[in-house]
Amino acid sequence: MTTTDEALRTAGLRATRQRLSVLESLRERPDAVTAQDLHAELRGAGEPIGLTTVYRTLTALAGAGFLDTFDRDGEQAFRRCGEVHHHHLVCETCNRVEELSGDDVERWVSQAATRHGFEVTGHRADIFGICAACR
Amino acid sequence: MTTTDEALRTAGLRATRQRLSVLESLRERPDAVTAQDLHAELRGAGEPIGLTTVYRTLTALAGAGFLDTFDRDGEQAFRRCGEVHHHHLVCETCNRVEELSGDDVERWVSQAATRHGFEVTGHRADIFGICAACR
DNA sequence: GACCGACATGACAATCGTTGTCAACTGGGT
DNA sequence: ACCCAGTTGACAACGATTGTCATGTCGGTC
Repeated sequence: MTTTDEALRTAGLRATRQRLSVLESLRERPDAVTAQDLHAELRGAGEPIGLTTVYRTLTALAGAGFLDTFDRDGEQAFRRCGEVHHHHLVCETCNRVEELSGDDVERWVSQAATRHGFEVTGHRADIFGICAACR
Repeated sequence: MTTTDEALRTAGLRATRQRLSVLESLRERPDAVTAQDLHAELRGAGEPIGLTTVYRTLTALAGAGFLDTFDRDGEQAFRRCGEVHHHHLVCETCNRVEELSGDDVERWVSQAATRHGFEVTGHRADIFGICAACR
Protein backbone atom coordinates (compact mmCIF):
# COMPACT_ATOMS: atom_id res chain seq x y z
CA MET A 1 0.00 0.00 0.00
CA THR A 2 1.49 3.33 -1.04
CA THR A 3 1.79 6.18 1.46
CA THR A 4 -0.28 9.31 1.03
CA ASP A 5 2.76 11.27 -0.13
CA GLU A 6 3.75 8.68 -2.69
CA ALA A 7 0.25 8.58 -4.04
CA LEU A 8 0.28 12.33 -4.61
CA ARG A 9 3.72 12.30 -6.16
CA THR A 10 2.77 9.47 -8.52
CA ALA A 11 -0.31 11.39 -9.57
CA GLY A 12 1.87 14.41 -10.30
CA LEU A 13 0.27 16.44 -7.53
CA ARG A 14 1.90 18.58 -4.87
CA ALA A 15 1.54 17.49 -1.29
CA THR A 16 -0.66 20.21 0.11
CA ARG A 17 -2.31 20.21 3.50
CA GLN A 18 -5.73 19.84 1.88
CA ARG A 19 -4.80 16.90 -0.31
CA LEU A 20 -3.11 15.15 2.55
CA SER A 21 -6.17 15.50 4.73
CA VAL A 22 -8.38 14.10 1.97
CA LEU A 23 -6.08 11.12 1.50
CA GLU A 24 -5.78 10.63 5.23
CA SER A 25 -9.53 10.39 5.76
CA LEU A 26 -9.81 7.99 2.86
CA ARG A 27 -6.93 5.83 4.06
CA GLU A 28 -8.63 3.65 6.63
CA ARG A 29 -12.19 4.09 5.57
CA PRO A 30 -13.97 0.93 4.38
CA ASP A 31 -16.88 2.77 2.79
CA ALA A 32 -17.31 4.98 -0.25
CA VAL A 33 -17.94 8.70 0.28
CA THR A 34 -19.33 11.53 -1.71
CA ALA A 35 -17.36 14.72 -2.35
CA GLN A 36 -20.03 16.69 -0.53
CA ASP A 37 -20.05 14.36 2.45
CA LEU A 38 -16.29 14.27 2.72
CA HIS A 39 -16.20 18.05 2.54
CA ALA A 40 -18.74 18.34 5.34
CA GLU A 41 -16.84 15.81 7.44
CA LEU A 42 -13.50 17.54 7.05
CA ARG A 43 -15.03 20.88 7.82
CA GLY A 44 -16.78 19.39 10.82
CA ALA A 45 -13.46 17.97 12.02
CA GLY A 46 -11.96 21.43 11.89
CA GLU A 47 -10.04 20.94 8.63
CA PRO A 48 -10.52 24.05 6.54
CA ILE A 49 -10.92 22.99 2.92
CA GLY A 50 -13.03 24.18 0.01
CA LEU A 51 -15.64 22.08 -1.71
CA THR A 52 -14.05 22.78 -5.07
CA THR A 53 -10.75 21.43 -3.79
CA VAL A 54 -12.36 18.26 -2.52
CA TYR A 55 -13.93 17.67 -5.92
CA ARG A 56 -10.68 18.36 -7.73
CA THR A 57 -8.64 16.17 -5.43
CA LEU A 58 -11.01 13.21 -5.61
CA THR A 59 -11.30 13.47 -9.37
CA ALA A 60 -7.54 13.67 -9.80
CA LEU A 61 -6.89 10.72 -7.51
CA ALA A 62 -9.56 8.65 -9.22
CA GLY A 63 -8.08 9.53 -12.58
CA ALA A 64 -4.67 8.40 -11.36
CA GLY A 65 -6.16 5.09 -10.26
CA PHE A 66 -5.92 5.54 -6.50
CA LEU A 67 -9.65 5.69 -5.99
CA ASP A 68 -12.58 3.76 -7.33
CA THR A 69 -15.79 5.56 -8.11
CA PHE A 70 -19.34 4.44 -7.51
CA ASP A 71 -22.67 5.85 -8.52
CA ARG A 72 -24.96 6.52 -5.60
CA ASP A 73 -28.30 7.80 -6.96
CA GLY A 74 -26.67 9.98 -9.55
CA GLU A 75 -24.03 11.14 -7.11
CA GLN A 76 -20.41 10.06 -7.32
CA ALA A 77 -18.87 8.27 -4.33
CA PHE A 78 -15.17 7.50 -3.96
CA ARG A 79 -13.11 4.94 -2.11
CA ARG A 80 -9.40 4.09 -2.01
CA CYS A 81 -8.57 0.95 -3.95
CA GLY A 82 -5.81 -1.51 -4.72
CA GLU A 83 -3.64 -1.14 -7.79
CA VAL A 84 -4.62 -4.35 -9.53
CA HIS A 85 -7.88 -4.80 -11.37
CA HIS A 86 -10.70 -5.98 -9.16
CA HIS A 87 -14.43 -5.97 -8.60
CA HIS A 88 -16.64 -4.87 -5.74
CA LEU A 89 -19.06 -6.11 -3.17
CA VAL A 90 -20.95 -3.07 -1.93
CA CYS A 91 -23.15 -2.87 1.16
CA GLU A 92 -26.17 -0.77 0.28
CA THR A 93 -26.76 0.14 3.89
CA CYS A 94 -23.39 1.30 5.21
CA ASN A 95 -21.59 1.70 1.86
CA ARG A 96 -18.80 -0.60 2.97
CA VAL A 97 -16.93 -1.95 -0.03
CA GLU A 98 -15.06 -5.25 -0.26
CA GLU A 99 -12.65 -5.76 -3.12
CA LEU A 100 -12.97 -8.99 -5.06
CA SER A 101 -10.73 -10.58 -7.57
CA GLY A 102 -12.63 -12.37 -10.30
CA ASP A 103 -10.84 -14.63 -12.71
CA ASP A 104 -14.15 -16.21 -13.66
CA VAL A 105 -15.41 -12.80 -14.61
CA GLU A 106 -12.37 -11.95 -16.72
CA ARG A 107 -12.81 -15.19 -18.59
CA TRP A 108 -16.47 -14.47 -19.22
CA VAL A 109 -15.63 -10.96 -20.44
CA SER A 110 -13.17 -12.00 -23.10
CA GLN A 111 -15.30 -14.89 -24.31
CA ALA A 112 -18.44 -12.78 -24.60
CA ALA A 113 -16.60 -9.97 -26.37
CA THR A 114 -14.95 -12.30 -28.85
CA ARG A 115 -18.23 -13.99 -29.60
CA HIS A 116 -19.79 -10.64 -30.54
CA GLY A 117 -16.78 -9.21 -32.37
CA PHE A 118 -16.17 -6.48 -29.79
CA GLU A 119 -12.77 -5.17 -28.83
CA VAL A 120 -12.83 -4.88 -25.04
CA THR A 121 -11.88 -1.52 -23.57
CA GLY A 122 -13.10 -2.19 -20.06
CA HIS A 123 -15.65 -3.88 -17.91
CA ARG A 124 -17.27 -3.51 -14.57
CA ALA A 125 -18.77 -6.17 -12.33
CA ASP A 126 -20.12 -5.12 -8.96
CA ILE A 127 -22.31 -6.95 -6.49
CA PHE A 128 -24.73 -5.10 -4.22
CA GLY A 129 -26.06 -6.46 -0.96
CA ILE A 130 -26.28 -6.10 2.78
CA CYS A 131 -23.15 -6.89 4.77
CA ALA A 132 -23.12 -9.18 7.79
CA ALA A 133 -22.89 -6.28 10.23
CA CYS A 134 -25.94 -4.54 8.76
CA ARG A 135 -28.22 -7.59 8.65
CA MET B 1 -41.50 -9.26 -27.15
CA THR B 2 -44.42 -7.27 -25.74
CA THR B 3 -46.15 -4.66 -27.88
CA THR B 4 -45.91 -1.01 -27.00
CA ASP B 5 -49.49 -0.98 -25.73
CA GLU B 6 -49.00 -4.02 -23.58
CA ALA B 7 -45.88 -2.53 -22.08
CA LEU B 8 -47.75 0.57 -21.05
CA ARG B 9 -50.67 -1.38 -19.67
CA THR B 10 -48.37 -3.62 -17.64
CA ALA B 11 -46.64 -0.57 -16.24
CA GLY B 12 -50.02 0.83 -15.22
CA LEU B 13 -49.73 3.73 -17.64
CA ARG B 14 -52.25 5.10 -20.07
CA ALA B 15 -51.49 4.82 -23.76
CA THR B 16 -51.00 8.43 -24.70
CA ARG B 17 -49.64 9.70 -27.97
CA GLN B 18 -46.44 10.88 -26.26
CA ARG B 19 -45.72 7.59 -24.52
CA LEU B 20 -46.40 5.63 -27.66
CA SER B 21 -43.99 7.74 -29.64
CA VAL B 22 -41.31 7.25 -26.99
CA LEU B 23 -41.81 3.50 -27.01
CA GLU B 24 -41.92 3.43 -30.77
CA SER B 25 -38.57 5.14 -31.18
CA LEU B 26 -37.07 2.82 -28.59
CA ARG B 27 -38.53 -0.29 -30.17
CA GLU B 28 -36.05 -1.02 -32.91
CA ARG B 29 -33.13 0.99 -31.68
CA PRO B 30 -29.98 -0.99 -30.79
CA ASP B 31 -28.32 1.84 -28.89
CA ALA B 32 -28.97 3.56 -25.58
CA VAL B 33 -30.28 7.13 -25.61
CA THR B 34 -30.42 10.01 -23.23
CA ALA B 35 -33.69 11.69 -22.30
CA GLN B 36 -32.41 14.93 -23.74
CA ASP B 37 -31.32 13.32 -26.99
CA LEU B 38 -34.55 11.42 -27.42
CA HIS B 39 -36.52 14.58 -26.78
CA ALA B 40 -34.51 16.45 -29.41
CA GLU B 41 -34.97 13.60 -31.87
CA LEU B 42 -38.71 13.40 -31.41
CA ARG B 43 -39.09 17.14 -31.69
CA GLY B 44 -36.89 17.10 -34.77
CA ALA B 45 -39.11 14.40 -36.26
CA GLY B 46 -42.13 16.62 -35.75
CA GLU B 47 -43.45 14.82 -32.67
CA PRO B 48 -44.54 17.46 -30.19
CA ILE B 49 -43.57 16.29 -26.70
CA GLY B 50 -42.25 17.98 -23.60
CA LEU B 51 -38.88 17.24 -22.06
CA THR B 52 -40.50 16.59 -18.70
CA THR B 53 -42.73 13.99 -20.27
CA VAL B 54 -39.78 12.22 -21.88
CA TYR B 55 -38.03 12.06 -18.53
CA ARG B 56 -41.13 10.80 -16.76
CA THR B 57 -41.89 8.21 -19.41
CA LEU B 58 -38.37 6.82 -19.50
CA THR B 59 -38.14 6.71 -15.72
CA ALA B 60 -41.49 4.96 -15.43
CA LEU B 61 -40.64 2.40 -18.09
CA ALA B 62 -37.24 1.73 -16.55
CA GLY B 63 -38.90 1.32 -13.16
CA ALA B 64 -41.32 -1.17 -14.66
CA GLY B 65 -38.42 -3.15 -16.10
CA PHE B 66 -38.95 -2.39 -19.77
CA LEU B 67 -35.80 -0.36 -20.12
CA ASP B 68 -32.25 -0.74 -18.88
CA THR B 69 -30.35 2.31 -17.77
CA PHE B 70 -26.72 3.17 -18.36
CA ASP B 71 -24.50 5.89 -17.04
CA ARG B 72 -22.94 7.99 -19.78
CA ASP B 73 -20.64 10.57 -18.10
CA GLY B 74 -23.05 11.28 -15.31
CA GLU B 75 -25.98 11.28 -17.69
CA GLN B 76 -28.60 8.55 -17.80
CA ALA B 77 -29.13 6.64 -21.04
CA PHE B 78 -31.98 4.18 -21.67
CA ARG B 79 -32.54 1.21 -23.90
CA ARG B 80 -35.33 -1.35 -24.27
CA CYS B 81 -34.43 -4.70 -22.76
CA GLY B 82 -35.56 -8.28 -22.39
CA GLU B 83 -37.54 -9.44 -19.36
CA VAL B 84 -35.07 -11.91 -17.98
CA HIS B 85 -31.97 -10.94 -16.07
CA HIS B 86 -29.00 -10.26 -18.33
CA HIS B 87 -25.78 -8.34 -18.73
CA HIS B 88 -24.51 -5.94 -21.36
CA LEU B 89 -21.87 -5.47 -23.98
CA VAL B 90 -21.79 -1.77 -24.75
CA CYS B 91 -20.07 -0.11 -27.71
CA GLU B 92 -18.47 3.09 -26.47
CA THR B 93 -18.52 4.62 -29.91
CA CYS B 94 -22.04 4.10 -31.19
CA ASN B 95 -23.72 3.12 -27.90
CA ARG B 96 -25.01 -0.09 -29.40
CA VAL B 97 -25.88 -2.55 -26.64
CA GLU B 98 -25.87 -6.34 -26.89
CA GLU B 99 -27.60 -8.35 -24.21
CA LEU B 100 -25.66 -11.21 -22.68
CA SER B 101 -26.74 -14.00 -20.45
CA GLY B 102 -24.13 -14.95 -17.92
CA ASP B 103 -24.48 -18.06 -15.86
CA ASP B 104 -20.78 -17.89 -15.00
CA VAL B 105 -21.37 -14.44 -13.59
CA GLU B 106 -24.34 -15.51 -11.50
CA ARG B 107 -22.29 -18.29 -10.01
CA TRP B 108 -19.44 -15.93 -9.19
CA VAL B 109 -21.88 -13.51 -7.56
CA SER B 110 -23.41 -15.94 -5.14
CA GLN B 111 -20.09 -17.49 -4.24
CA ALA B 112 -18.39 -14.17 -3.56
CA ALA B 113 -21.32 -12.90 -1.52
CA THR B 114 -21.51 -16.02 0.58
CA ARG B 115 -17.79 -15.93 1.23
CA HIS B 116 -18.08 -12.39 2.62
CA GLY B 117 -21.32 -12.88 4.53
CA PHE B 118 -23.30 -10.53 2.29
CA GLU B 119 -26.93 -10.98 1.39
CA VAL B 120 -27.17 -10.23 -2.33
CA THR B 121 -29.72 -7.63 -3.40
CA GLY B 122 -28.44 -7.15 -6.91
CA HIS B 123 -25.48 -7.08 -9.20
CA ARG B 124 -24.36 -5.56 -12.41
CA ALA B 125 -21.81 -6.81 -14.91
CA ASP B 126 -21.26 -4.83 -18.07
CA ILE B 127 -18.54 -5.00 -20.67
CA PHE B 128 -17.43 -1.93 -22.61
CA GLY B 129 -15.71 -2.02 -25.95
CA ILE B 130 -15.82 -1.13 -29.61
CA CYS B 131 -18.19 -3.11 -31.78
CA ALA B 132 -17.18 -4.71 -35.07
CA ALA B 133 -18.88 -2.02 -37.14
CA CYS B 134 -17.06 0.79 -35.35
CA ARG B 135 -13.58 -0.70 -35.54
C1' DG C 1 16.90 31.47 4.68
C1' DA C 2 14.75 34.63 1.40
C1' DC C 3 13.04 34.38 -3.41
C1' DC C 4 10.14 33.15 -7.18
C1' DG C 5 7.31 30.86 -10.64
C1' DA C 6 4.21 27.30 -11.25
C1' DC C 7 0.86 25.01 -9.07
C1' DA C 8 -3.09 25.06 -5.80
C1' DT C 9 -6.86 27.04 -3.27
C1' DG C 10 -11.55 28.72 -2.37
C1' DA C 11 -15.46 31.91 -2.54
C1' DC C 12 -18.52 32.63 -5.95
C1' DA C 13 -20.90 32.32 -10.27
C1' DA C 14 -22.34 29.51 -13.89
C1' DT C 15 -23.73 25.12 -16.04
C1' DC C 16 -26.67 21.50 -16.86
C1' DG C 17 -29.21 17.26 -16.02
C1' DT C 18 -33.12 16.36 -13.62
C1' DT C 19 -37.32 17.05 -10.75
C1' DG C 20 -41.28 19.88 -8.75
C1' DT C 21 -45.36 22.78 -9.76
C1' DC C 22 -49.80 23.55 -11.38
C1' DA C 23 -53.23 24.93 -14.64
C1' DA C 24 -54.93 23.03 -18.85
C1' DC C 25 -55.87 18.72 -21.37
C1' DT C 26 -57.32 13.86 -22.54
C1' DG C 27 -57.89 8.63 -22.44
C1' DG C 28 -61.17 5.43 -21.75
C1' DG C 29 -64.74 3.60 -18.77
C1' DT C 30 -69.77 4.79 -17.72
C1' DA D 1 -71.77 12.82 -24.54
C1' DC D 2 -69.81 12.92 -19.79
C1' DC D 3 -66.55 12.81 -16.33
C1' DC D 4 -62.40 12.62 -13.71
C1' DA D 5 -58.14 10.47 -12.50
C1' DG D 6 -54.27 10.27 -14.94
C1' DT D 7 -51.21 13.25 -18.11
C1' DT D 8 -49.01 16.89 -20.15
C1' DG D 9 -45.75 20.79 -20.66
C1' DA D 10 -43.96 25.46 -19.90
C1' DC D 11 -41.49 27.11 -16.36
C1' DA D 12 -39.26 27.47 -12.02
C1' DA D 13 -36.44 25.25 -8.77
C1' DC D 14 -32.90 22.13 -7.33
C1' DG D 15 -28.51 20.13 -6.60
C1' DA D 16 -24.29 18.16 -8.07
C1' DT D 17 -20.50 19.54 -10.46
C1' DT D 18 -17.34 22.68 -12.99
C1' DG D 19 -15.42 27.33 -14.45
C1' DT D 20 -13.33 31.70 -12.88
C1' DC D 21 -9.82 34.37 -11.07
C1' DA D 22 -7.57 36.79 -7.45
C1' DT D 23 -4.91 35.24 -3.67
C1' DG D 24 -2.02 31.86 -1.28
C1' DT D 25 1.62 28.33 -0.98
C1' DC D 26 4.90 24.44 -2.26
C1' DG D 27 9.48 23.36 -3.15
C1' DG D 28 13.49 23.96 -5.95
C1' DT D 29 17.04 27.68 -6.48
C1' DC D 30 20.52 31.11 -5.41
